[in-house]
Amino acid sequence: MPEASPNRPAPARPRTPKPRTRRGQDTRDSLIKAAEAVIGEVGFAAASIADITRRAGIAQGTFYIYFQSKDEVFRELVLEMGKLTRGFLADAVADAPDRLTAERRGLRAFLSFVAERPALYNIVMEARFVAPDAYRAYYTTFARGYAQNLAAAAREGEIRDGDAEVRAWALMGMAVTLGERFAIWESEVDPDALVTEVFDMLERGLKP
Amino acid sequence: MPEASPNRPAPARPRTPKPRTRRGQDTRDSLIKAAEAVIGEVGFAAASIADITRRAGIAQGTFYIYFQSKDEVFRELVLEMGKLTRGFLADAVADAPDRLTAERRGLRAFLSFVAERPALYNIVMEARFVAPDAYRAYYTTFARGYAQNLAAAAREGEIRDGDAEVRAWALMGMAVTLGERFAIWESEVDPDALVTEVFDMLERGLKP
DNA sequence: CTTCAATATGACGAATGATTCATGTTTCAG
DNA sequence: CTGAAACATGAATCATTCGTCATATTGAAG
Repeated sequence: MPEASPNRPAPARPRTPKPRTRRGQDTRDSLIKAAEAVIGEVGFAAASIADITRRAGIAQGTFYIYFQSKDEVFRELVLEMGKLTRGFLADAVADAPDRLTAERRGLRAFLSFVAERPALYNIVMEARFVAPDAYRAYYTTFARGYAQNLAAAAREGEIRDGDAEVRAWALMGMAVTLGERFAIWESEVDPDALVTEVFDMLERGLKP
Repeated sequence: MPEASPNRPAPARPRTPKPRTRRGQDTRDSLIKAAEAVIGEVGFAAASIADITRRAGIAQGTFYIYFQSKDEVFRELVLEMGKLTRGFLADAVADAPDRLTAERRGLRAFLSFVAERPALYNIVMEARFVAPDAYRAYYTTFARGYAQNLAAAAREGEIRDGDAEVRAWALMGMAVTLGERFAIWESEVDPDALVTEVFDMLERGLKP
């Protein structure tokens, strides 16, 4: 590894073309699914292409018909995770009467999501080291939407004024860590109680 | 990798003995320092023993006099990071008049620390994948102290009652993510303003 | 000034695992 | 039905790097 570039300058990805056949699409799907399982369980470094193709029930070489490298599947997975999470949260929050309720439901939904797909969650976390740009994009995209919602709510007078971006990152950070601690590690704490507790602090503050 | 064990059951570490000589201690120190720099910059996987020893100005084989494996230096680094951070924060918070002030100063200090030693911070984050037990120990130790402080403050009436453990993890999560976003990535936001903003939310709550 | 344990060296053995490739097989448009 | 494009195969390639070892060197106790 002569040049380990921390800031890879837009890898100029030529993009493996999409499958042109039903069969091809199916194979690709199997690979993605297997990759999620394997990489999510044992981590990127420990997951070999052989592991992935074996799990998918497919020959090794076939992998390279659909992805240029191990890196590329990984990125694909991060992208997918982004879409899934955003969709899931959007649904959970869709008909909330106000922003604070929406936030509460959002956190609750996030915890459920993490508990149900720990593998995908691990992949996003590991992206910080395997695909920093994808990782950043994931959180930045999230934060943007989050901040917009908070700003709008402040405008409506639903919450006090304040820096929406800072708040967005602070809230996201809470969610991420709480998810890891109470949804992935074993937890004695009931998720609903957890959310209630957190929002007591967030809504009313810590001051007596 | 036949068995990729997510839960390694206490690796039965025979422990490389400490150096018996001044020279040995110096060499070990060089290696630790080099390892922090290299691993922190390029990540665990990309960092080779050769990179580390080269940076330390020492022969490859010498590495194995002081560490049994790449994993072992890494663990050492996580441990060190834990001690450093706790010491730094303890100092920063030492003579705060009350808990809320202490929290504020703690966050501010944490942001400075991260900004000054991003490599160490990266290592702790990566520990989630390289040395899960060390990672967990790091955060659990932190959270315990944090929760005790919060519980005490609640008892004193300095803050409202509430689940100290949940609060501790929520606050830690905020700090971690804010550190990454505003202290490691480029930031337009002034750290002091950031802290003020966050504590406005934490102390008074979001409700209008 | 010996002597031996501690420390240092760097070339090398061995394993690993990503990626390629030459060779089939399947699909589907026409 | 047919042939070209897609797709599939898995053995072979190839670069990388961990960790070992046989061989020095150092330094301090006696």
